[in-house]
Amino acid sequence: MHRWFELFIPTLREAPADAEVASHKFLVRAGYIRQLSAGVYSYLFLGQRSFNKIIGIVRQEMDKIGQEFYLPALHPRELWEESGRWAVMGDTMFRLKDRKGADYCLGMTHEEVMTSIARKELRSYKQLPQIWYQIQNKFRDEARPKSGLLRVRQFTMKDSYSFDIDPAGLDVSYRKHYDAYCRIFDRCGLKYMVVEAHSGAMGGSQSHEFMVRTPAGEDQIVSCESCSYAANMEKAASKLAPVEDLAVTGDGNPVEVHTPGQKTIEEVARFLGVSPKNKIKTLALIANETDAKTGKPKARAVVVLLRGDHQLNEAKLSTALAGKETRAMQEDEIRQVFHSPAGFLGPVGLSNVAVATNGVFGEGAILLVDTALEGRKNLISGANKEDYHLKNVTPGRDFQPTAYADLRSVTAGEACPNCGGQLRIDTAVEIGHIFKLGYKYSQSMGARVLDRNGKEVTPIMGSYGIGMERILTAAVEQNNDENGFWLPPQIAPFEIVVTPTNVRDEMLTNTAEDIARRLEAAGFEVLLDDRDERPGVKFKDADLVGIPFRVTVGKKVTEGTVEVVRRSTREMLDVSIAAITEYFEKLLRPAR
RNA sequence: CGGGGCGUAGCGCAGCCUGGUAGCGCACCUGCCUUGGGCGCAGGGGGUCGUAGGUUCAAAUCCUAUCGCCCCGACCA
Repeated sequence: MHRWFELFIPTLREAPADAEVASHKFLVRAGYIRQLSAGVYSYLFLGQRSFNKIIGIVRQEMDKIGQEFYLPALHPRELWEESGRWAVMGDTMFRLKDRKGADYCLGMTHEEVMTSIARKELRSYKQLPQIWYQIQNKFRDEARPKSGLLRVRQFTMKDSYSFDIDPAGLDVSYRKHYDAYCRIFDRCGLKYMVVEAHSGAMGGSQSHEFMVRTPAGEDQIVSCESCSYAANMEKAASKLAPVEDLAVTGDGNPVEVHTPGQKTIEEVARFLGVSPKNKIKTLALIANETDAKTGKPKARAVVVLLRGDHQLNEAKLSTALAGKETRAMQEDEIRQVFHSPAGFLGPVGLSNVAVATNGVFGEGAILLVDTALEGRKNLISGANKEDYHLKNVTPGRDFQPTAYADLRSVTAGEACPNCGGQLRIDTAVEIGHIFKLGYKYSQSMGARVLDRNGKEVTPIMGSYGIGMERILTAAVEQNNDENGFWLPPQIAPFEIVVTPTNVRDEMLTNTAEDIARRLEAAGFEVLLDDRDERPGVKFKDADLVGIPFRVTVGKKVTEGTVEVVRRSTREMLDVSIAAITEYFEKLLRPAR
């Protein structure tokens, strides 16, 4: 039996000063975790117990669809050079040398190791599909660890990888993961949502993120109030209300208007008495790309046009640019490249605009135009001339975009692309991510199998992750009040804490012992608070440490009853001592 | 990586400006007392003041460097 008196459960009355978010404060105060270094934590008794239960659930569900491996955390440099990621990962990768001076890194993820196994061992389509998973530490030297266990440098991830003979097979593996993840998070008692995620530059791949709404999160998710549509900001779309175009001025061709000193969208719109919706927002950027012939890095001008009241979404821009990174141009660069003063830049008359052929951009400046401007007329843009703007600007007629693309961020209140309902935006934490990888690793690392026809083909892969700590953290974020938190019984370190109000009273002690023993015999996880403390201390601790039910053994034992308190609601109920086991059977068994 | 803040006892903090050899609350130990919401009384233990250098008769305090941690931003398969 677990007796509090003998255990190490170092609860704190006060949270460490540097804890900001609820889960961080409470997990430290409740004695679950202690910090060792920035973004590196030790899990103490209660934390580890809860963690083990989470791992148990994940393992059970993953075993239904895949096979558990355990891969090294220490990887040789060569492996990561094969996939090209030794260079890409930069400072986020922990790197070290062995005694001979050879380079190693600590694994941030395990695509490379898994693929290295697959390519050695998988020979035939008959061996596919495979789903391999592991529960392992990951190391990422985050630029800024924060929020307790939410963003750390060493953490535990369940990561799995699927190998299929073709995209249809990948669809099946992907679906299996989707369903397994739902079962896992349901069993962990989390309120979560599944959102479409932006799938990067590889094209055609699919990705979903499993998110838990909480202000402590660092992602923004968009969801519909009326239907099931949900996506992260990098992917979310919306239907825009139609905008009335301005009436033609003069002969309908672009015409200059004098706008002395009016540089911002708001200034110009107010000055001309029009809505920012009828204005074109022109952004000048520099993209870094690699010269196709020489392989050397080179800069490329990118001009982005948005509706005046819209905001650029950098993830979408990156997708539109096939993953290239961009930065804003400096004023002198704008002058130099476009011969225009900053603040009066516009698309009409821009020289050397790239043309796209089959989605490939030719030479010159890339002119990307947000789809919200497609089909619009008589807009107002900069005239590329100090103190002048243009009226009557019509895309497609007065300038030719290199491409139209979805480039703007959705805002709350816009219409759902599926049903037209209202969209809302919430901050959330990502607890799981499933991703159709495609051929990236199997291709670059040379995994090949023979298909039915004896032809060599590259298996298609998927990769799927769950942040194990984040399940615990999200649960705490979702279930707390000023006194502490409560976990769903399935992931709580104990399901029931039995609290005799006075251990010097033999009747109370004996009754509490008896109840604890019977509950344990019935298969419940019970913590007996046998400390010689005042009741107040024990109640405060019980409220703090995340155990969902408390049995208070006090005065009422003379009447043959004890109190059962549900931590989440503070609901209190007198239950007969004789029937206590049955009471919890009814309460907790269905959840198992 | 840019901006800001903080390092003094296990936790939370004061002292620093104006240098004089370290203090408060909680926690901890002993005894008494108390037992339905962090109880009371008495006694007690515990600190290289992040580290290194400098200024000074004297440095937690002033100067320089450095390390660590936190926050905002950038970044985030």
